[in-house]
Amino acid sequence: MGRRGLTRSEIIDATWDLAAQRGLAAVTMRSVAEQLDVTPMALYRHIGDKQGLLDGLVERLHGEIPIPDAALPWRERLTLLAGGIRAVARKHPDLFPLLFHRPAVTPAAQRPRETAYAALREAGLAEDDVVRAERLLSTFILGFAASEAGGRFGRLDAEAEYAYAAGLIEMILTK
Amino acid sequence: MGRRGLTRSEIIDATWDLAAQRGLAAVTMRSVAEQLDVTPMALYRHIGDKQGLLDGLVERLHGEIPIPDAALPWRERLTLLAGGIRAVARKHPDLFPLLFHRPAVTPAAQRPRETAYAALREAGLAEDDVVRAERLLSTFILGFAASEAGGRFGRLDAEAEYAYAAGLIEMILTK
DNA sequence: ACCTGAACACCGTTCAAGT
DNA sequence: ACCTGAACACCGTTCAAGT
Repeated sequence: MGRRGLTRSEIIDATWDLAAQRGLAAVTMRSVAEQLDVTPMALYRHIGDKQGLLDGLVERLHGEIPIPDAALPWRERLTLLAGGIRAVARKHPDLFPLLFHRPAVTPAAQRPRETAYAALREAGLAEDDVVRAERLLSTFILGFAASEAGGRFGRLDAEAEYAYAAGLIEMILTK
Repeated sequence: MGRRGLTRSEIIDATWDLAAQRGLAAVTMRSVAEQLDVTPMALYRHIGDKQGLLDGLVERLHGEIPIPDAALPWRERLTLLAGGIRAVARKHPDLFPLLFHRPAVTPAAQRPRETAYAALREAGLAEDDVVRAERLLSTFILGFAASEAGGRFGRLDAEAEYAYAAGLIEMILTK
């Protein structure tokens, strides 16, 4: 005990490790503080309250989404992006629903979005449609990934469903 | 105190009222028990554990979705169904994300789904496509409603986004 | 400015006991 | 069979105090 120089990013690091290893339920002010060898109250100055801890997790979650190589064809970039988001959902099923609870305006959230914008522009969409289509795609992918990771799909074949959806989206983008 | 003849549905009723009036955070074993004038431990025999309480809320949430008149044209039925789901999300923003966490296999979940099936059949889809399209639509609507109610869309115009999505879906269904 | 110690008002759940 | 009482092992957060 008695540490000094605690920083926000150090706290969020510890929070992320705890969540990744022992699940969201294991993330408490007390457990995070213990991991950092400080008292729970030491956290408040740096992260506000527990919601601040969760906001940090949302940032990290966005940062986990792999950004596909810009040299690849746009279709492949979109497919890889969607696949990456599903993979994040499967790896962090309990954290993933947090993405619905905050506007995706942080820098970490911007990178996947800009990647999608660029791909949709290359696909030939008008600038207005690019923004709308990105929201449609991200909403669908988020809903799909959350359904899959959360168990809403039950025992059914998510892969076949995903292929069907991808086919229709492909049709829209190349109409 | 000292009540007898406690039933599951009575417990879920009290849970729903509490959640609707004071939010999901106010739903605790203790607060539900207090509302029913029993001790918290009396609930366990009837609902299992706290997850059982939440499962009850998911049922009620499905039951809140208004079922459109079967005599209406299929397009209108789908539009009304989607609008009804969004309305439920807006009315119960904190409860709504619970829908992602359980397979939608309860009787209450079946009614909206059967309504969508019937409309999609009338739209002329093959039986296999009816099932897949329903999942696509429900996933999108759920993701959209959760984004809107949870705040992921931030200050942007959800209505314009919804209209854009509806237009594309319309295009798919009548391709 | 930054961290601690003690306290407050809560949680879900188990277990033995009562009727 | 059904409910209670007491207890256990936790929570987030406030507030005054220390350095």
